Amino acid sequence: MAKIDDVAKLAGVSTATVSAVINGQDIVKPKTRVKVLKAIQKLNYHPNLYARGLARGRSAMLGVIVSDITNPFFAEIAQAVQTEALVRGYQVLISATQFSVDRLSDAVRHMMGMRVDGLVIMTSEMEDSIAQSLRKRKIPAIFEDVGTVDEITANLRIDYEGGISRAVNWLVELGHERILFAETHPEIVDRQKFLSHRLRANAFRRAVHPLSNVHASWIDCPGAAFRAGVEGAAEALRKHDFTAAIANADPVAFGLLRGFRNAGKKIPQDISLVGFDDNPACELTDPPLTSVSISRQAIAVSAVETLLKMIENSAPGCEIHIPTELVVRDSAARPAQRMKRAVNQETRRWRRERPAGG
Amino acid sequence: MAKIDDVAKLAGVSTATVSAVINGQDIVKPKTRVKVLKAIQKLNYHPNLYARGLARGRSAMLGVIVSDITNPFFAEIAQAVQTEALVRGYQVLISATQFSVDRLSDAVRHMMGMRVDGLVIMTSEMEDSIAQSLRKRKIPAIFEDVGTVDEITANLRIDYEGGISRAVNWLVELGHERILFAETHPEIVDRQKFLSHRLRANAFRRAVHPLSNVHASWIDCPGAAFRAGVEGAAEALRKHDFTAAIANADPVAFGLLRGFRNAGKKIPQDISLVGFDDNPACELTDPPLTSVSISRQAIAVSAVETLLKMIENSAPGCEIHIPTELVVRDSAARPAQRMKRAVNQETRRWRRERPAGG
DNA sequence: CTGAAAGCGCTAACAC
DNA sequence: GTGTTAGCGCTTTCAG
Repeated sequence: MAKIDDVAKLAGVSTATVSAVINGQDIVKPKTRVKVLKAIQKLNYHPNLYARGLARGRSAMLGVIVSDITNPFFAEIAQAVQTEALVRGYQVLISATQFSVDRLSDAVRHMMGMRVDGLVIMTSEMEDSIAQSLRKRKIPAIFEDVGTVDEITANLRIDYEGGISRAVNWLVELGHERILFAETHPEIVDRQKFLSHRLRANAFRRAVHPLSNVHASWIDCPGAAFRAGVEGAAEALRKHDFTAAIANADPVAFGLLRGFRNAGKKIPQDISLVGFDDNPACELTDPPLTSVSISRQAIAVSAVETLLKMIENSAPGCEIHIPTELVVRDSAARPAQRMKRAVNQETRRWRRERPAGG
Repeated sequence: MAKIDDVAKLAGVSTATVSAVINGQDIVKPKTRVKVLKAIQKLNYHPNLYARGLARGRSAMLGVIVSDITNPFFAEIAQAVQTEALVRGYQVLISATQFSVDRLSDAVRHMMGMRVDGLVIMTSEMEDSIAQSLRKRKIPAIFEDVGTVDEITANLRIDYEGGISRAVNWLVELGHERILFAETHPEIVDRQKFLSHRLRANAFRRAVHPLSNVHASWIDCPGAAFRAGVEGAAEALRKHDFTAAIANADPVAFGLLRGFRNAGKKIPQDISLVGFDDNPACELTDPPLTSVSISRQAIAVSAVETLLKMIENSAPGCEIHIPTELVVRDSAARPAQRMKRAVNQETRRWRRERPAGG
């Protein structure tokens, strides 16, 4: 495997010159440069980044750790972070933990070993020892909804409040007065509900509280979100009285949609539905799902910007405010006037049209 | 930043001993081991992987490059490869190119610089110079549907043939005699249609050919798949006569579903629909989409297995056969008896129910 | 502008 | 079992 010495020899120069050429330092005579470049080409030389990293003492690498890269929300963020970092001259290490604390810890260890300059960690699982390790090493890090912010850790603060309140207001404006909030949380993490989910629930509570004319109800849909949603729908219909529902995550909303429909409800005629996260699949359901969107682009861009400020200017960590917006599609509409009656009619008609096993 | 010398000093041993402990070599007295471990802990020591890589002369790393990690198909593969590789003691570098040849080339360069032991490349874009570079460096690589197989390159051969033929047979068994095949291909890659898409199209041709009683038709839906699908639906309805459609990728099928419905067709009563790839969103459409599934798990597992055989036993490359299967959901059914008539009735009824702007 | 040489932190012989 | 030491391939002063 060709090394820098070989290139230097072939080009008839010293390794320092080759190094200068490789690193684009503008201190090499054009003619020499060309010679070097040719030699590099000829030998198919690729600098050994281990040697470089060792010599330079830094990596120009950022790390991104997510629980599940299969989730489009995180995939989009990871991809955008990579793109953004590349532009700014950093490579990025991406790791998926699959909700395992051990894998999180391995990933962090690996990244510390790779001397990443900064880390963005968006996982549901977490452990104190890990955060402490980072802190000791003074590695700038960005978390999502963690709450603590200090010299070396920043926090993405997603505007759940605003998003949920916009969703609630939208429904209220449409004329809804009985609104259901459906919560899910992965079973894997039993230590506590996700902070982000708790924040969404609180946001709903707060949005609904001052509205004396709206009645709020809650259901809890633990476990795999889609399944939980379809089961939750039945439960909700049995226990609560509502004309609109907000889910704390799109997959639950997808499940509710299916569940309501299984029960003979029409969406949005009988029940309006709003999701959260603006999953790409929102476009694909029937009707397309109105959902609160969190800009992945904003997250990625501010994450790397902030990280780089912390790395390069040793700026302290801060709260990064991420806006949300309501993406209106077709799953919410004015509530039916005399609901009970209408529903029954619909149900009957639906039964006739689709005799069995829908 | 603590280094191995510091640990050695603190533990009162030599660096060689520390190294042995770190690398789990069973040649250290338990008592010394403990001392070393304590020192490591105390100093929050993490071995510098650049130094290690340099000294060892290898990385124990695999690289995965995909065009778009936002696509669940690739995300699942990347994640599964990472999981599988981790188990076998390899780290993995994941990179998304976003369909840019430059980014592909950068990613490969970076990975060669990191001295990855092997590479799995599943991108639509490709360039000869890149493959050549790999070949010169004798880096084992696995591609998808590239066709060439040699000492250092293996090829994932996905059984499109079988998948498509199962889809066709399924439709034929249901009683369909006029089947549409809808193709999409990203516009970004204008050099040639994706090989994988060409293979799917060929598979359809071959599956349909021997069936004298079935009439096949084709449409081309270039560009963003979903949009292309909804537009393609209108075109297809205008130009062709069919009771069932197979799409070469799920997003097109999603688009067709929407497009057919916009035109007043009911799925599956009026038109049966089958997709390809078994995108997670297939569950979410109404009706859920029947689709040909390619096992991501199979891809990931065989990819790393094969790669490791090539790396560790310098086995030659080979064709890796990846099975497909038809996942039957609700988007395909027996065709209506007198289609034209039935359709018109449906259309009218639909119009009455949904007066405007569905 | 170019060359010589001293590390960067770790591993792996090889001695003890 | 443990210590000594020569590299691994690159960067980067510092002379020239």
